[in-house]
Amino acid sequence: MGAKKAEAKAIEALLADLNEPQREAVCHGDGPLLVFAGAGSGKTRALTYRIAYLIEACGVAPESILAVTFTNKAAGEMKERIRTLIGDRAAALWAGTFHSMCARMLRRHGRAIKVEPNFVIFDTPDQMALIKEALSVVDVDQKEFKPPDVHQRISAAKNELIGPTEFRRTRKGPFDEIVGRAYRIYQEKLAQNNALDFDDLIMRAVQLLREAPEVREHYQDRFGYVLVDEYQDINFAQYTLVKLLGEKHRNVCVVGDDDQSIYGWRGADVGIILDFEKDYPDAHVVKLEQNYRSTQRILECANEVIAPNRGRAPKRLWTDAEPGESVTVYEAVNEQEEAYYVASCISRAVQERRRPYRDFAILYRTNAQSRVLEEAFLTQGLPYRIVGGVRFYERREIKDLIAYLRVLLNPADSVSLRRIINVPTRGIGDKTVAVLDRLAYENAGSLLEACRAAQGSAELSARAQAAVERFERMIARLSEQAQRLTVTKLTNNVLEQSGYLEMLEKDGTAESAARAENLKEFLSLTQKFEQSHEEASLSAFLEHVALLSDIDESDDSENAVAMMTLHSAKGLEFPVVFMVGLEENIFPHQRSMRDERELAEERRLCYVGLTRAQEQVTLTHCRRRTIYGQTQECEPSRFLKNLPEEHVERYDEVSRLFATEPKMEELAQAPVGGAKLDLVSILRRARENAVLAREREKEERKAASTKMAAARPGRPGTTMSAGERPKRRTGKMRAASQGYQGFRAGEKIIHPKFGKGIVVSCTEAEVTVAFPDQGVKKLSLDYAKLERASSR
DNA sequence: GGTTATGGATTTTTT
DNA sequence: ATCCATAACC
Repeated sequence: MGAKKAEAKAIEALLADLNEPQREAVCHGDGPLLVFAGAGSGKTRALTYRIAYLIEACGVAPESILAVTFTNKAAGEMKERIRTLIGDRAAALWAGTFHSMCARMLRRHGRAIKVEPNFVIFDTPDQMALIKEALSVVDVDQKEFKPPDVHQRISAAKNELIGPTEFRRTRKGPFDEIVGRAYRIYQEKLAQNNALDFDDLIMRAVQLLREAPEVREHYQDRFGYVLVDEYQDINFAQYTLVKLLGEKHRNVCVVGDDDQSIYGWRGADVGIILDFEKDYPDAHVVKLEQNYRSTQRILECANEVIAPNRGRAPKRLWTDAEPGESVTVYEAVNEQEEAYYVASCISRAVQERRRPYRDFAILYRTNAQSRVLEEAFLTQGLPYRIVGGVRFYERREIKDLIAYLRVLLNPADSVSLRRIINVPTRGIGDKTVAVLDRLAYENAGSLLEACRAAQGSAELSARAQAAVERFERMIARLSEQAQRLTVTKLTNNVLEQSGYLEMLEKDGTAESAARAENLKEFLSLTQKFEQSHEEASLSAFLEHVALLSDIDESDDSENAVAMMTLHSAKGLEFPVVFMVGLEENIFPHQRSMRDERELAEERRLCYVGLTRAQEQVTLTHCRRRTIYGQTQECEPSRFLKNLPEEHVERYDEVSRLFATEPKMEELAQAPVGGAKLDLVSILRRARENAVLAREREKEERKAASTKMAAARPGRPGTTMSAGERPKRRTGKMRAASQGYQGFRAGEKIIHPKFGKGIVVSCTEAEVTVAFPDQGVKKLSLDYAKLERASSR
């Protein structure tokens, strides 16, 4: 009786959360649907609510819905949000990345196109190793034909579904001639290793659907509804895949924003989203233009920055929120001073406005720019975290360990075998490996088989033979264990029996200790995996690892300022955003200067950066900057010229001071008592006065303008509207102060091995410490025996 | 077989 | 300036 009523009520409640265009997208029934979702317009909300609506209101079975994203993070978030909407029924829908979906299809049905179900997935370094091998077969100079360049060409070809044969037929020119030959050999080598690279996953999945009619039918029938997120990032191969899957029911819903297309350089084609209506003339088009994230002024700036681009789908972000503060443009003397300025602004805001550090993000165009910022933060003792950068699974020790595990699962994986055959060193040098390689080639077998064949053969010295035999026996022993032990136990045994841990321990350097720590971390990962997965087999684990990018996904509950590239910032939001290095040749980047299309992409990148901010934006640029050891005069970025003056406040007093008083700079750089006197310390007083004056001015103005407004709860500058809520408030609540188990940012400590260091940040479980000689390390509070250095 | 010197390049990143 | 790869060394 009440069940129907309750359900109707639930649906009503669902729709009440939405604005008009969102509701239009969510309630659209059958047929193709294109949703242009501007930045901060509640895109994920529309997508997840639509899925919930299809299931709840339209009675669509969850298992007939396919939702595809590009990253694991996005897929995870989507699943989680749908689960909160409809509960455990969400588990039945297919929600995943393009790559995981393809891997799944290929494992199940790949046999039809001669893909073994137990294939391994080669990541970038594996791929590079194979490319190098292929190039040495082609016998060309690898300085002229650089592996990354060749790989890039092959990858681009795969993204366009062009195989080696077609490549050689259609691509002419001296470079592509070589690439074509390398491509063929590269594919052969992948097959020998029973491996697919990332691009193969998509390309072969398309091939599977094209060439195996019964498989195509199966999936076309199954997926009554196909939804794709971030459609502006799609490449031709992925597009073809989506088209094939959706061909039967034509219930294809794509969501994206052409203005946020920033991955053209890796094959994404904005044209695809813009041409959606060409493929589906009957497509319903919805535009989400109301923004729930930023203040009016920030949106005005973003709108003006993106406006000059041609060929956009017309749209303009708007908001109900208040105008908010002006966008600040600050001219710094050089990059050190720029960093110092940003650090001081944040430090001041934390103290005076009681904002936590985690409210701030600093965005830059290139990774190299982070260093100066880090130095400024370290000297000022401010906590920060770098988002992106070196990934956990790319660290050498982790790759080594994974290589061991891969060999145990897939004895044909010669790339992994070569990686570990002499790690730790066990007397199997390049010469021995070369002989083994030849044996493998002659017998058309794997490298591991060659290790067996080498026994008793006259090809190797007795010593080499003994070493190879010992190695082969160890692998055989571990392989046997792999059959019956859990992944964690097996991993433990690998570390012990291979001598890997022993090698690190013997080394005794701080770096080795850090590596050992990382391996421990890996063990906690295998445990977590076993707890959370039904089928915790070695192969399931390795697939999990291969398709997962950031195992140690930076913990955004950590109270620290986030630093990252503009690319990494996509999809995130922060109350306060600093974008640094807004100079010609930096942003837009020098390499994009020649090409109109690339310049348009840089502009979109700037738009993405601006639209990350909820309340405040500061853009900085330098008068001078040292690049590659060369100091240059820098021109402000063209993007700064597009900002509407009425929403901008420009500050360049400090740098003007230096322009008018050149002696001051000379003085600043003159050596004093053998050491260079810090420019920054000279500047400090001048700028602090300027900043103080400015803050005072701002406060006064705000006091005047808000006098009549009624006191309202919540932070100034944002409006919480029903549609969208800031994501980051929901995380674990932590004490607002930074000191957890005693350590706070800036504190000086002593580590038994690494010596003196400065605490960068500290959470409940671990503390990040910068050591002058060893770099920045994360230490577990349980293990690390840290002592306070008596500072005075 | 492991370690140090030289040369060359040096956007962005996911899977 | 600095990082990485390869090449010449011990």
